[in-house]
Order: sequence, then C-alpha cells, then structure tokens
Amino acid sequence: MRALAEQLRLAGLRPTRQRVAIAALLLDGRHRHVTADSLTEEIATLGLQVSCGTVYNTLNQFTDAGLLRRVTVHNNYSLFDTNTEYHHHFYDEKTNELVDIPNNDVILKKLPNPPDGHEIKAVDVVIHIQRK
Amino acid sequence: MRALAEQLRLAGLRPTRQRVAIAALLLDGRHRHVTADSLTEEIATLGLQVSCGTVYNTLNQFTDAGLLRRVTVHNNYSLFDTNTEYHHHFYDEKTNELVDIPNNDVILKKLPNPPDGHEIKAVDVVIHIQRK
DNA sequence: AGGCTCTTTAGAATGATTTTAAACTAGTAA
DNA sequence: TTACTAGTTTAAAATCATTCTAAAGAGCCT
Repeated sequence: MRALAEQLRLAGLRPTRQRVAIAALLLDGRHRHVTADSLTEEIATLGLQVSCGTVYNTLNQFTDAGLLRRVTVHNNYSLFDTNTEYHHHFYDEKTNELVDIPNNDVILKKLPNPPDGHEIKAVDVVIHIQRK
Repeated sequence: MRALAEQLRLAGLRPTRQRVAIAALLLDGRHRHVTADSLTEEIATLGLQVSCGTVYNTLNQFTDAGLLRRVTVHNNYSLFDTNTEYHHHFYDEKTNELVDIPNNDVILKKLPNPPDGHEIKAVDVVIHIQRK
C-alpha cells in the first residue's frame, strides 16, 4: 500500500483512498483489460466505495500518467490495458474478447513517413478475428 | 443515377431516394472520410431531405454491404472511409485529422497467428501523429 | 489543530447513436 | 393503372457511456 501511494505520488497523483484502491486492483503487475463498468462492478463486489465518476476520472488520470493504456477497438466504450508496454491486440467483435498479441510476434516491417511537420506518437494495431 | 441504383440493388439494398442521394455523395470514386454529422450537414447544404436516423442507418448499411469502411480511431463518434481498399491511417488527435497512408507504404511484415480456432478478419492500423 | 487545495460525490447534463411506432414508398402482381 | 406488401423513412423519445456541476470531504503542509 505504501509502495502504491509512492507510485501514485511519482505519477503526480495524490494517493487518495479511491486511487490507491484502484491502483491495488490494476497496478499489481497482472496484465488485463478493464472497462469503467467492469472495474466499477469489481469494486462493488469487494465492498469498496468508489463513485462512478471517480472510476472514470481515475482511469483517465492513470492513462494520462502512463500507468494504463487505452485501447480503441470500437466506439461503444473505452477499454484500458494494464500492460503499458508496446504490443498489439486481437479483437473478436462477436464476443468482445480482447487478447494481447505476444510481443515477440514482430508485426511491423517499417513505419511510414508521417506527413510533413508531423511526428509519430503511437502505433495502434488491432487485428479483428472471428471464430472459424 | 441508374448505375447507382443498380449498385445498391447488387448490395442487397433497395434504391430509395435517400440511399441514392447518399450513394451519389459517397460512392463517386473520391476517397474521403465522413461522419454522420458531416454527411447530414452536407445533405442539408445541398437542400436534400434525409432524416438524421436514416443517415445513421444508411452509413451502417453501406458499411455492412462493404461499400464503406468504418475507421475506429477514438470512441467519440464513428468515421467512415469511402476508400474500402486495404490501407491504413494517420490520425492526429489534436486536430481530428485522418489521413490515408499510401498503400505502397507496406507496413506489416507478417500477420501473427490468430488464437486457436480463429481466423483473421481485418487488420486495423492507426498511427497517431502530432505536429512537431 | 488550522487552512488551503485537490478530490470525491450524487445527480444532472451531454451527445452520439439507436429505437419506436406510425406514415410512406418501391416493386410486383392483377 | 390500381392495389398490395414488405421494406423504409420519419420525428421524437430512449439509451448509454461519459463528462460536468457545485457542494461536501480529505490529503498534506505549517
């Protein structure tokens, strides 16, 4: 808990009860994908008290601080990945399943040259899959 | 117009006045990106009558029929690309600018093996850029 | 403890999109 | 032409994830 508080402080976030609780769930080293909704439900199940708005705020703050990564696969709702390392995703629209693509599966041959006056900030690759 | 009606019929869509009007705007061979909102505005400017709901329905139907391609870059609203050929995108979050990446800029080295029992359906690559 | 700022909260507001049920129309057959 | 039927369009209401609001609460420094 002390370490979590320190990690939040380093990220420029005051370690409030709510943020520490969410950090304990999401920043434990496990790689998983959550939505604001799934996280809210998980928090409720554990008997913790964090309001809906704070869940959204915290997910956004963690993402801005680089503690989480936002994954855009559709525009129904946001997905957050606890794995912030460079990697890509498989996504099954039917089941809404999101799976990390192993990092050693090198995918990109080269990056294209960005338009004049621009630089590349991030690369998102989503490979849509479906059950055979 | 006759040709458009025929194209819609081939796609399994009855060529109604509204669909033909939208097809005339989007399926003329030009490559561009539209939103439901920008298309609605364009229709209004031209003095055409198509309801908001029909614009949404038509964009979805055209996409399902393979006449348009949906591009997911964020989850604020949907973008549709009149270029349905395999290609990727540059996206600037700041300006909301979406630019096609020239097709001859080959990006992918190889596709990763999809999870067991699954096959690859589509590959979305979005390269986020920002002004230097 | 006091005090200042940042946070949290419940609830309202937003905004893109979908749904609804009734009115309309394309296509077909008489 | 006329009539019919299934598919479409419509305006308006509903939905739903997310953000905003203003008031109450909680870190943290002195």
